Amino acid sequence: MSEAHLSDAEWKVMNVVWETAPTDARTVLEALEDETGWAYTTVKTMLQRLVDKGALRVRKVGIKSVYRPRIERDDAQRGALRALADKAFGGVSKAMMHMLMSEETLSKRDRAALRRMLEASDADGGDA
Amino acid sequence: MSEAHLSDAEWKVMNVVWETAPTDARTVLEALEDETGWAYTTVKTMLQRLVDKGALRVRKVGIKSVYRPRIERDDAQRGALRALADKAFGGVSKAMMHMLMSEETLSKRDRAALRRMLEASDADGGDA
DNA sequence: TGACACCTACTACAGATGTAGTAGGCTGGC
DNA sequence: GCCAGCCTACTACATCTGTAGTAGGTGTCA
Repeated sequence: MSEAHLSDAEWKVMNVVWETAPTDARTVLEALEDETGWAYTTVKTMLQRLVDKGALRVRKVGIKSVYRPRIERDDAQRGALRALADKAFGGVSKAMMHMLMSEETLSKRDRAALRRMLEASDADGGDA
Repeated sequence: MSEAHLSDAEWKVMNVVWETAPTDARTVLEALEDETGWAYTTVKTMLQRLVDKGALRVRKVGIKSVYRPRIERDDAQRGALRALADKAFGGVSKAMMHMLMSEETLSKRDRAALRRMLEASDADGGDA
């Protein structure tokens, strides 16, 4: 429910939290320091904002704050994907998939796997 | 070409411009009025911002401003897709495709078409 | 028992975004 | 010749985002 809409910086933080939860600000900072150069307080601000928008929950353990996700990574990804599909492709479409498939970062092996997925989902009941 | 990064509202405007260019503010407004309820001046502001960020070009014809895209729809879509892939999926990946493919908005027919695309791109040279 | 080192809460501030309002100019009809 | 209606340029302002800074609490080691 309610699709948190994560900003770019928030995605970076969430990605770390999903991977290290239950986690804390220091851990998140260390994971992102090289990439972002953020200050510790920047991370704290992001974490707090994520708590405020319902994407994380926080609990005090002694003096420290321990964070964990409140939304599932899958759901966030799916939400973001749909949002992009809607605004840029008029909904999830062949065109969008095609563009994705043509990305050179997909290996031949990936393509084969995708074909199998398609075949499986075809066999498996499915839609009109 | 520097990836304009279109905001949600800007996507709405660009989508209309791509479809009606060369076009003008009144046309864009009419196309978006029902969906957004925007005021005419809101549309003008969006158009001007898009000109400023290099996504549109404008030309005066008599008193009126005529707008047309300066970036291709394909490029904008591809850029947005990559940006999302990077921030939410760690790059274009099978996982992302899989999630897309599982959307119920793709018909069986679409899936078949996708399979053909994959087969075609496989046969056709391709990568490692 | 005080200096470090680390943590938290709160505040700050500029730029991007969403959404207009205002003021002033041209034009077609009466 | 003037008003209604449309257009443009400019300004406004609340939020959201990115990115901290500051002040004050605490545990620890000399």
